[in-house]
Amino acid sequence: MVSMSDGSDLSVGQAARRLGVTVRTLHHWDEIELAKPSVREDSGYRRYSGADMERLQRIVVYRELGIGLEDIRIIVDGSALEAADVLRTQRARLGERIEELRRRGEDVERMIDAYENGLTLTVREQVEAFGPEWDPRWPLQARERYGDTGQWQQYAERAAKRDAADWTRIVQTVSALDAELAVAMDADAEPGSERANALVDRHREVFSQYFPLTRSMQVCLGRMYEADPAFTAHYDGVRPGLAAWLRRAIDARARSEGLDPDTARWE
Amino acid sequence: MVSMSDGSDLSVGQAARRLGVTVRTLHHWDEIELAKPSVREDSGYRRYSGADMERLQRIVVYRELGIGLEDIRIIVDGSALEAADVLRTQRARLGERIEELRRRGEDVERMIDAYENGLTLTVREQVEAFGPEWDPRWPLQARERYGDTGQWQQYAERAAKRDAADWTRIVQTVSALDAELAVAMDADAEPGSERANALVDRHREVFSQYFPLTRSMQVCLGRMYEADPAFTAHYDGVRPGLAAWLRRAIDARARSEGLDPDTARWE
DNA sequence: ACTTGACCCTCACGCGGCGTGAGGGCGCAC
DNA sequence: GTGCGCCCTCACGCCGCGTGAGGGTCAAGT
Repeated sequence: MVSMSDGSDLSVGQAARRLGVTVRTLHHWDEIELAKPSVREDSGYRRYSGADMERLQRIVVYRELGIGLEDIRIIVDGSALEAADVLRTQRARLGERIEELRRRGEDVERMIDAYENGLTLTVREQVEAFGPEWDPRWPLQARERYGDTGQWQQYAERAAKRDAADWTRIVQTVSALDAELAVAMDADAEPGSERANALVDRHREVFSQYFPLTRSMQVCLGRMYEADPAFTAHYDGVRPGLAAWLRRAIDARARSEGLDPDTARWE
Repeated sequence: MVSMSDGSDLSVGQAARRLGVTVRTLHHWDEIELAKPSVREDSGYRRYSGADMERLQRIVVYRELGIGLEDIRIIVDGSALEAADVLRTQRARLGERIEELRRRGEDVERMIDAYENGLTLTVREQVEAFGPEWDPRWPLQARERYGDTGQWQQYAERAAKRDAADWTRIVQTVSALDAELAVAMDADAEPGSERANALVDRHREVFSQYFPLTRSMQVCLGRMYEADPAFTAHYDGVRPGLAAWLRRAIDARARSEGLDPDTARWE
């Protein structure tokens, strides 16, 4: 026998189990008049008839398609043509939603990449942006050292949005600054002089492309330029003695702003 | 200049415009202590500083990744490691969600197919299931005639879930019934006899695989078998005179249930 | 007749992330 | 002073129920 008239109506619990929904759900559908039991006993108990169950089953099917209850009401109460309309609308909505989530997923992926690898570029793109002496292991080493700091995080957030062209532009500003620093040192500009101070400020601006750099953080960075062989090598590669000169210039600028460079902290 | 210290703090409206969010959103983030303005004027007006704007900008970025506000709080207040964890979780969630929507989209597509074409099978599958004399235009003709009825809708809802194997099984039950009907008529079973009545009941069950068929609807169907050349051809193809015999059998069964077949309506 | 335990009932708040008023103050220009 | 555009604080609404609280009902067992 199919499911014609089994004679016995069902309680909410039984109906819910058969439909694979919760009792609360049936209560809700009753409340909003989407599907009421055809009988209420004197005790107030709901009794769902075979016809009720058919309606409920249809509702369950459409709900599984992700259709809202008001639209389901249109489908089960309205004409087949209205129903088809709702379905087509739902198809369109799903398509858009999927596309949106897909794009969002790519963005998340890029962000994770930035967190984990420091860059979202392929090695080929990196070499193109940073020049032939670029070592692709560099960003990973940076992450090992600083990966758990807030600055790395802010760096990653920005890196996630940058493509090869953006990086090329940044590299240009950085090397332009390096060159200007070298020229100033060559011209015996004194740390603390107007020219040196202006360059220190530009250094802070340029570096802030990576992450927000306060003055006291800049002072610490100056120390590192002198203390860390990798940094020293970079600046002294531009011009011997530049790392030390820049450190002194940064210290002088800090003092001119009322900051004691000897007590500066990374924050 | 970058965005260091522009001197002037912003009002909610200005901040909202720069961030591309609504004022209400900033109010909300203030309420839940996700991002409070660092200054409140005596008038109660909010003033967002440069540092506030940086925090807000970060929040906006993560919000665009679809991350919940509580998780964003973890990201912007917690360590980079916690942030990376949240991002990976979000990546996983997005993947699942996309997969879910994709499957749901396929189901909607199948349902639309069923509404519009009556079947979700390829023509090849249709011929395999329904036999070589099957005409693929048949379901479309059916939709033209009945496509705006509730029965077509219920038929479509069921058809959407059926694959080739399901249809093969249904065809078997239908032709098995046809054969039994023919045998009964051959044996001169009288309409109204126990044997004929049982077969009429089976006919209703078998037919209910398409859509719920009440007794009065069955009576109307019996009329059509006799009146519609296509139906007549089918049953008389099984055995000449079978269409008429079946109609009489259905009428007799209806009378035995207290139904007047002459006033039966399609409902 | 009473108890037990599984079921059933009706409120009513909570969730997430704001949208959308209502009702009223602030600030600047005419 | 008055008009206009900004700002403020409530507070309800959305969507589809989940999750209690507090209490009745029913069939079986003692």
